[in-house]
Amino acid sequence: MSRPMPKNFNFKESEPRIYKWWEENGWFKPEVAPPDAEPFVISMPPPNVTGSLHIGHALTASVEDLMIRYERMRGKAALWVPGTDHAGIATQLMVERLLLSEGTSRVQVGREEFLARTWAWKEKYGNVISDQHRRLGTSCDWDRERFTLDDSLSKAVAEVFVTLYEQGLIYRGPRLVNWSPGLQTAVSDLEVEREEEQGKLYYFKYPVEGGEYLPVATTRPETILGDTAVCVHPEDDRYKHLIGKTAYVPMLNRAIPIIADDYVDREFGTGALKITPGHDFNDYEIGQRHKLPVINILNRDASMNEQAGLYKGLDRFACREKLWADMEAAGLTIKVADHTYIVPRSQRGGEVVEPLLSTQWFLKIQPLAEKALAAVRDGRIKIVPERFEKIYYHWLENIEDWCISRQLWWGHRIPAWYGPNGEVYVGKQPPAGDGWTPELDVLDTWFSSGLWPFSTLGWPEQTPDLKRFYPTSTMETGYDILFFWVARMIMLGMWFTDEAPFNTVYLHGLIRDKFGRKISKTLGNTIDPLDLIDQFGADPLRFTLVTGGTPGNDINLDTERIESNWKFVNKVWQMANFITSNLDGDVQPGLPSKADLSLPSRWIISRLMRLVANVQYLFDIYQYGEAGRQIYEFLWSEFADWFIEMSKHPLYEGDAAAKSETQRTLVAVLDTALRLLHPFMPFFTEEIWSYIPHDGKALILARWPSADASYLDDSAEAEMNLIMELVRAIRNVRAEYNVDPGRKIAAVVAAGNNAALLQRYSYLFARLCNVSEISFLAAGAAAPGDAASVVINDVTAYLPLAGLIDIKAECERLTKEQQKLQEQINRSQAMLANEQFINRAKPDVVEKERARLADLQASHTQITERLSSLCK
RNA sequence: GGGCUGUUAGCUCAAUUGGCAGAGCACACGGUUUACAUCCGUGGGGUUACAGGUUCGAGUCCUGUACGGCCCA
Repeated sequence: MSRPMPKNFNFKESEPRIYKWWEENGWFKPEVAPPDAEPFVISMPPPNVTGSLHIGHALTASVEDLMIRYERMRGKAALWVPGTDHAGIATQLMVERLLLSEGTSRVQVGREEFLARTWAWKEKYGNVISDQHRRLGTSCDWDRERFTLDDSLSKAVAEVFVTLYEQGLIYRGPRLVNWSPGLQTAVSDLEVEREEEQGKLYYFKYPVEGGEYLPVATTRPETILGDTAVCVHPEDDRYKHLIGKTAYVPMLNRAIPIIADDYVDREFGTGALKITPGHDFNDYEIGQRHKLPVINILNRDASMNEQAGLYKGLDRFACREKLWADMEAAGLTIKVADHTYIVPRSQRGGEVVEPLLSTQWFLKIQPLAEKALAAVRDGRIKIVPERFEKIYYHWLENIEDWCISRQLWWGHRIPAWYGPNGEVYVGKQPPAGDGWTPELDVLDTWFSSGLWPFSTLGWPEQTPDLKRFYPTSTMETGYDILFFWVARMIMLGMWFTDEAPFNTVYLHGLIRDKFGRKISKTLGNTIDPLDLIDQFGADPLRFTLVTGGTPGNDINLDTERIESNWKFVNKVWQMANFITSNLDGDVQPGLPSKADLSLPSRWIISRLMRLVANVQYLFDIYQYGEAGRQIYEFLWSEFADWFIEMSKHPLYEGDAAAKSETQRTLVAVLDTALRLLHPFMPFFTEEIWSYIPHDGKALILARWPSADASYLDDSAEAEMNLIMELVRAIRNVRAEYNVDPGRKIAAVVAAGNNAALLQRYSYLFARLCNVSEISFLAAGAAAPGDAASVVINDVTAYLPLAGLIDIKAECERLTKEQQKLQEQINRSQAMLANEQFINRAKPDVVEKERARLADLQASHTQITERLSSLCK
């Protein structure tokens, strides 16, 4: 006997309870599978340890949990490794903000105290995001949760750094880097965003020896102070004569050469280019070619240094104005024009990044990139959707050395020490002897997250987990971090483990608001997943995120869809409620044997098997969204709308055998559908499953369904289609004639070849379209006159609707029907008359078309007959 | 400048190797049928951005155009 179900799914009560139950039973652990089970492993992209769950995390978690639950149900040893990232810059900024609010600062409290405060912050807020993940239902193994600054992961970082250094792939030296004045650290190329902005182009005169002037244009006048040459095109007749002469830096009067290089674009500006190797990447290269000195005019905070002469101490933008004003006074300016140009801004702080000469640590990346390229090229790693492979290739083929040092405090310290005589020592342990000072810089956060798939499993130790679960299986993440993270994991994974860290990269899109706008706090269009969970539960949110789009494409999230899917949850709940309240005694789980099945059961099980096969196919090609939509359609539009309605007859009025067969079918279909749905919406499916007869402890551990082709039943589907079409047509007529929905009507049926079928299942019409009385028209007998008629194939049903039928209107209706049929027949006939179609289309397509035409023609004949007898 | 991607119903999105364009929401009409009004039934709504091409057949493949978006330089 099944327990009575509550009227509704109370997600607020159920979700935490079910989650706890799963977790306490250890069902999130790979050890629930037999020791010899094939592993399936996902490393969760580690969110920032102090962050909170946003809608993007929710998408990541929904897709990955779907993958993990699916593979777990398939019997694999499913391991989902959760964890968090120390997120150097982001976290440091947060704590700095905190200190600021206390009236102090990072520099004031000092490095040691600052780190202590940051750890305290991490302890306080580090669990927030994990707890939020739990609310989504993520079935990851929390016992294996990792943090990038954990001892064992830090060891991995040191191991990797030292090894790369010993291999000659890490070097330190002065180079032009992207400098973030706000954060006061170098950042990598990837952390700089370039955007077109409205600015000014400043035209001015460069004084040349002998009293001439060379007109030059720049977008950043303050860099004039760092110029070490002026450059013109070698074939520019305007300036040719100046090549080799000396120019004088405005306001500083520093002498610099006028050089020639065909890099110069004669069309841009004045056609003469000032060269500032210390503060421009292109100029730096030209400077190298011409052996120009490099002058650094900026301090770390982007104020001017002593090289700027009397402008020393001014902020770069203040300097720009003052210098320009002074030049104007000196008669050196020409004009200022509006100009659109590309401004490099810090991805994190948003301030303008300055190219700045500084000593940094770099990773020579090309050898690693080559291995990473090969892994994807030869198919050891597959990227889904495939188009991202090209993007991946292009990036890795043009990759430049990676600046891995950061002038931050929060992160992995670079394991290097400087000796008293300027020597550099790199090692896992500090060097012996006195007088060594440790490197102060830390590593780019992505350096440690690049090791994530193996560092979380214990590498470099050969731990049992590493042996069993590495390489991992699928890397699922957003395409926005393909370069930042995925490519680097592949490079470092290939280099250090000699294996692809995962065999599949599945990239999802970004979530945008319903208008397609990027989600941002300043726009005020943020979507808080926790709010949505509070409102609708985790299941509808998850289902919406997974079914709302297609792989690799952005999702414009309309939160109304979550409400719709919440209704779907309720709908399935009500189906279960109906089924469980119509069971009596013990119902054996599993499908009844075929011999015992009624037509509706044969039909719904056949449909179910097609669904299972489709879902399997779609999962195999990563089309989870479409799979989810199909399950939804099946449950609502076929199972609930038709089968459950039809089942009421055997349940309420049938004999014991019919009743039991129907009960078993209801339970079996629901059971299978719940299994299919579980990876999408784990909570309510688990809850429902506990109310229906089932074998096994929990749905989370239940076997993933496989399609049993022996239950596919074309004739049952064809027969049910006929019945359903008749029902629809009758409903249709009833609506058109405004027949009171409660009014029972009669039907006289000319059943053609389907007399036995319709006779046997006449009860369906009573239930589905309130036709309580069906009589069959003997062959050759006259049809009732004062009746509406519906025609499906060779079946005509006459509905005598005394007083409602206007013969003229009925004739018009039928004529319209007839015309429609004729159009379709013409179309179909044209198709079948086309020899090319017959010869070249697949045989089953042709066959289908022939059958369709036969049905259309049968309907047409029926209607024509009716018209001729009724409408003269 | 190069590459990628999108444009399908009023809105948000689907459409398994090419085979009669669908769903949710919104809209209109009708419903106290003992699972569900968080529901049921019926209906309206489309030149699949545009122009060509390939094909028996194109939303789907190819070329070009327009307008978005993203990535790289």
